[in-house]
Amino acid sequence: MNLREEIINDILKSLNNEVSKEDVVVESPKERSFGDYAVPCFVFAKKLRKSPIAIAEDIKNNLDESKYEKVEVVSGYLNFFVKKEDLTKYVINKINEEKENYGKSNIGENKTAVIDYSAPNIAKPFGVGHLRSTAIGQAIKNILEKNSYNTVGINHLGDWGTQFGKMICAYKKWGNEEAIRKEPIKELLALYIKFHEEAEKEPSLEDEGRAYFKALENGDEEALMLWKWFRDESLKEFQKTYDLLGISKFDSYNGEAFYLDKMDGVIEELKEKNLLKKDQGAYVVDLEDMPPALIMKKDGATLYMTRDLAAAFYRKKTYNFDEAVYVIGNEQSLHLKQLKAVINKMGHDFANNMHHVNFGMVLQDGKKMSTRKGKTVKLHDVLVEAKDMAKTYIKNADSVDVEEVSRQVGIGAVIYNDLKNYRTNDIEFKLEDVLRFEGETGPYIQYTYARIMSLLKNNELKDIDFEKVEINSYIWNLVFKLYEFNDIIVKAKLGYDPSLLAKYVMDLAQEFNKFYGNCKINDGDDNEKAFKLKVSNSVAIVLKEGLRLLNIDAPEKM
RNA sequence: GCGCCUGUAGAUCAAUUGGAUAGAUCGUUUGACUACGGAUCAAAAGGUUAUGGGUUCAAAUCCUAUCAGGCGCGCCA
Repeated sequence: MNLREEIINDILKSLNNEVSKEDVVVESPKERSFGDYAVPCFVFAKKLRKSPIAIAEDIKNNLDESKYEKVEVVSGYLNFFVKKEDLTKYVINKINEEKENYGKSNIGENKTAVIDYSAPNIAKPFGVGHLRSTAIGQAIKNILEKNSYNTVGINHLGDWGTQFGKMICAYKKWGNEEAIRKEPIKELLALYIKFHEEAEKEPSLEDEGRAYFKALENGDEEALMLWKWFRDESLKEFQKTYDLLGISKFDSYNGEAFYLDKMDGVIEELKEKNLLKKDQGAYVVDLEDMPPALIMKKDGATLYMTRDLAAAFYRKKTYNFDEAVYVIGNEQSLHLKQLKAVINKMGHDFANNMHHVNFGMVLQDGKKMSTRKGKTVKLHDVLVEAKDMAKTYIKNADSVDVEEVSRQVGIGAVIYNDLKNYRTNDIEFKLEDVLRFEGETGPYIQYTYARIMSLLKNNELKDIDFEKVEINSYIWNLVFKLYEFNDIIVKAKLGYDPSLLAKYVMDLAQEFNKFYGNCKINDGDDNEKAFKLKVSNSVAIVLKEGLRLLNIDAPEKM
C-alpha cells in the first residue's frame, strides 16, 4: 500500500495524463483538519489554462471518491481524507507481524556502501568534536542497512602525517616514558602543545618535526617504534569511549598509515596520465575552478590528499562500492571536492558515487576548539558526566541494572542531542544542553517507551475486531505517523540525514504522550482496551527500532 | 582579497525543498495523579523570518545589493 502513489495515479487518470507525474506534489498539510494529504493545483493551471479551483473540481468529479473517506476542494487545494479503518487495520497488523523489520525498504538491495566515519586522531584527545562524525556516521550506517544496503564501516584513523614527526621530535626533547605509560593521551597532548608553543619562538622546530616525519615514512626504526607505541596506547583509550557509546566495532580500522605502501600506484598513474606537475618543488595536480591539489611535498613526503586518493582506490577495489560516504566536517569541503576532481581527471567515474556528508563544527564561545592550544572538551568526560546525571533520575533502583540503564539514558541524551538537528549547522557546545533529560531529548523518547512497556507488562495482547473499533483523533494521528515510518527511512537515506529520523521518533513519542495523557488506555470494553494496547505496542516497536537506528538503547525500565 | 556556508520567539532549532494561519522544545507564568510511570500532560505570553529591492497566483525558502558571523584558500589533517 502506497497512498501517495495512489493519489498521484488517481490525479493523472482524472486529468487524462495531461500533466506529468512530476507536476503532482502530494503534501502533508500542516493543519491536520485540512486532510491527510493535500495536492496544490496551482501548478496545473498554466498547462490546462483553467483556474486552479476549476481544475481541482474537475479532478474531484472524475475521481473514484469511494476510495477515500472524503475529498475536498479548498481554495485551490485538493484535500484527501484517508479511510481510517482500512489504514488502521493495515498498519497495526503489519507492525505486529513484521515487528522490528517494519519500515524496511529495499532500495539498496545488492548494493554496497562504504561509510567513512569517526576517525579520531591518534595521540590526541577524543574530543566532543569527534562525536559528530561518530554519531552521524553510525546512524547513517544503520539507516543504510535498514534500506537493505550491505555496509562497510571504516574508522579512518588519523594515524599518519607530519604531526607524528612533531610528536616524536617533542618526545625526544622533553618526553618521559613513565608519564606516558600512565596517562598516554594527556602526556602526548601536553607534548604536542609544548611543541607548538616552542615552535612559535623557534620556527626551525617545524623543520625538525617534518624531518622526523620524513624519517618515519622512510622506515626509520626508532621513529616507527615510537609511532606504534603512541598508536597502541591511543587506541586502548579510544575504546573506552566507544564502549560507552555502545559502538562495538568497525568493519575496518585501516587508518591513514595503512595506505603507506599503496600510494605509489596512484602517483604512478598520475604521472602516466600526465597530470602531475612540479610546482615550487612540490608535486600538484591542477584543477579547474579550484586550487590545485598537493600530492607530494618538496622533501618527497606524502600528504593527506595522497593517502585519501590511495584509500579511495583501495576501497573501490576491495569492496567495489556503489556508494562511498565520507562523514567529515564542513571545513574539509574543498579537500573532498579536490579529491573527487582528481579521481575524475584520472578518468574514473566512481568519483561520482563518493559523497561528502558534511556537518557543522562544535564551537566553544563561538569559536573552533583548537587541539594545539589544548582547548578541547574530552568526549569521555562528557559521557561519564551524562551517565552520572542519569543515575540521579533512576527511582526504583532494586529492579533495574542501574549502571547499564544510566549509561543507556545518559548516552541517549548525548547522542540524540547531536542528531536532532540538521547536520550542517554549527553547534555551540553547552554542557547543560547536552545533559538535559526533559523536553526534546533522547530520554523523553526512552521514557515514553518505558512507559508503554510497563503498560504492556500486565496486559496481554489480544486479537481485535477492527470493525467495532473507535478511532479518535489521538489514535488516528498515531496510526498515520506509524504509517509514515517507511517514507522517513527512505528519505533519511536519500538525504543522508539522520535528523529526519530523530525528528520522526520525537513526533511519534509526543503524539503518544498526548494520547496517554488524554485517554485512559486500560479502559473501555474488551475490544477497545485490546485495540488501544495494540496501538501502544505498535508505537513501542517503532520507537525502539527508530532509536536503535540512531544508536540509542531503549531500556524497558528507567 | 577570493570561494563556500549561515542569519527565523529571550535561547536552541523546525517549516513537507516555492504552498494554506511560520511550528516545537528550553526558559517565564498558570493548571493537572485517593487513574495505566509527573523524565509526563493541558494552557498562556512571546515573530515586520538581519535589512532594502526584485521575480509570481504564492517567498523564511529563488535572484540581487547591503550588514553581521563562521569556515576554507601549497607543502597540517
